Amino acid sequence: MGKGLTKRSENYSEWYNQIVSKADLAESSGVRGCMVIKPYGFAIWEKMQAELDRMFKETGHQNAYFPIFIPKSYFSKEASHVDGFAKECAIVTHYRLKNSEDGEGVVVDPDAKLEEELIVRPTSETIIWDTYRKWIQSYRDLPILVNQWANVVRWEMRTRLFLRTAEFLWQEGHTAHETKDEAMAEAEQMLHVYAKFVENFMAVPVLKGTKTESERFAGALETFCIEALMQDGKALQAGTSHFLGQNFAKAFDVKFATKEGAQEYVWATSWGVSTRLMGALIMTHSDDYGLVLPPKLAPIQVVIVPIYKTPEEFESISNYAIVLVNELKEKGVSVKFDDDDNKRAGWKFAEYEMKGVPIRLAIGPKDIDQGTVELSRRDTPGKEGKQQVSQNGLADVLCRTLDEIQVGLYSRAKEFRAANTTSVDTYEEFKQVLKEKGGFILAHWDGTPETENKIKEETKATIRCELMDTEDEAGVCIYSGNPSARRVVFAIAY
RNA sequence: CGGGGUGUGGCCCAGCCCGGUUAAGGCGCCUGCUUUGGGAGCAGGAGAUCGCAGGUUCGAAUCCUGCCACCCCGACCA
Repeated sequence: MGKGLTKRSENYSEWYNQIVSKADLAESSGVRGCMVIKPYGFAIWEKMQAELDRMFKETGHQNAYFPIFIPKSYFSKEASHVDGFAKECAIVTHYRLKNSEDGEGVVVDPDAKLEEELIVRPTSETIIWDTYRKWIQSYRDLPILVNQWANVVRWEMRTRLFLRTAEFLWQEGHTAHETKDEAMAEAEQMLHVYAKFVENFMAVPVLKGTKTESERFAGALETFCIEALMQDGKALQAGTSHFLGQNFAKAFDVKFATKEGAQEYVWATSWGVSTRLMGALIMTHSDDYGLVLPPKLAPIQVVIVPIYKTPEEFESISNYAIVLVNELKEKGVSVKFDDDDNKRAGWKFAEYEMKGVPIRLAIGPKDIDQGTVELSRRDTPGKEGKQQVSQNGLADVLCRTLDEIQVGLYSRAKEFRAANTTSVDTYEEFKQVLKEKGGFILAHWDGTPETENKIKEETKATIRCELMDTEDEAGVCIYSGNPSARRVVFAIAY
């Protein structure tokens, strides 16, 4: 057991907080609701960024950067957008400080009031569409496929590291298209990109679906989402992609000349994933010993811990370790030989377990004599995950093992999800499963916001999505008894 | 924004009710020696204007008032 780590079964949210802290991922800062992402945590985020960025470019997108400040007047141009974000905005009202009267510090200079207040972006649709108006005149200017990596601010009342912070890092793609179909296809494409990334790199299985009207992004006509299931049976929205129709084009008067010379409004999408993915990563794989990382996102994939008494022993271990390190680096494996003499082996074992390093090699004098190493897999803690392996062909064995771990974590998570997905046909059954088991619940719904709301009020469960790849199945709504064409996914969500 | 809780060396915290020597202990840190196949042991050492600002008092970590921050529980959300 990780020393001092609360067990998941005892207090799941405490366990989560401790992992974030003890694995050195992030900490809360002096600023309310804002976190410091520490180097080890940021290294994981950078790996996510690198792969996502590659996938965006592969699908034809380019990066750009728009201002963090948005004039209040821009913000108010799209009505439903304002409704969605107004309650959680940080606002810049002044541009200067001055020494306070009592000389004990600085105060806001009341003479330096801004003519127009600036909103710290909670998302960038408005500033971007104000810009796109200038970029777009003709169908020849379309499509515009732009992404930006940025920070955004949403003034949340209650925050949790990575899952909900007042400031967070994300990427937001904003595209402009000639036709509705093209924009819709883009929104769907990016959802598939997200799903592929989250499943292949994070080893987190996701459901792909569409949001109901009440869960939709403020200003969108259709919101696609990927939903993951955490180990405590709660759902986590891991990414969204929106078909914005012509709402923003109309609000910002973005028209283009068609081939025929007519003026038409542009069709839009936006899509984003955030540092919240870190929360999904932690809560999907980690165990009571600490963080568990899929190899593709692990800053350190293999750590080598020497065990020795004498300088001679250390030297012979070190000689071998250095050769192995180089061999692994050539194969693209990120490896660390921990030759720190100030920490004992046992301490290091626990530390790298807490940090989720996928493979640990321990090498002692006995191994040197026998031509072996002790290989421990983080995905199977304890003795079962340990084996003596030969130094012959070790680098290849390690590469193969990393792949196995990557695939294994995904299968395990998928099995967990399957075991925690339940179909129900009555409201009684629904409430019982929700209370005793949690997880995803597939149930018939009559399609009305009224029913959705009643269920939410009575059980706290929300409709996570209507699945994209699902077959129609006639039934009756568990709440109203009215006809339903297909099941939707309910869960308690983060 | 409502309800509850907590602020004391880098971290965890005792002390606070009932004011009064040098603010105790553990982790970590520094030095030395001994250790080393699952978070080492011993000895010595450094490190604190007790969240901030007022007030009461001969005297405040302790009592009073105000403020700030953080955590937990609710309403809102990626």
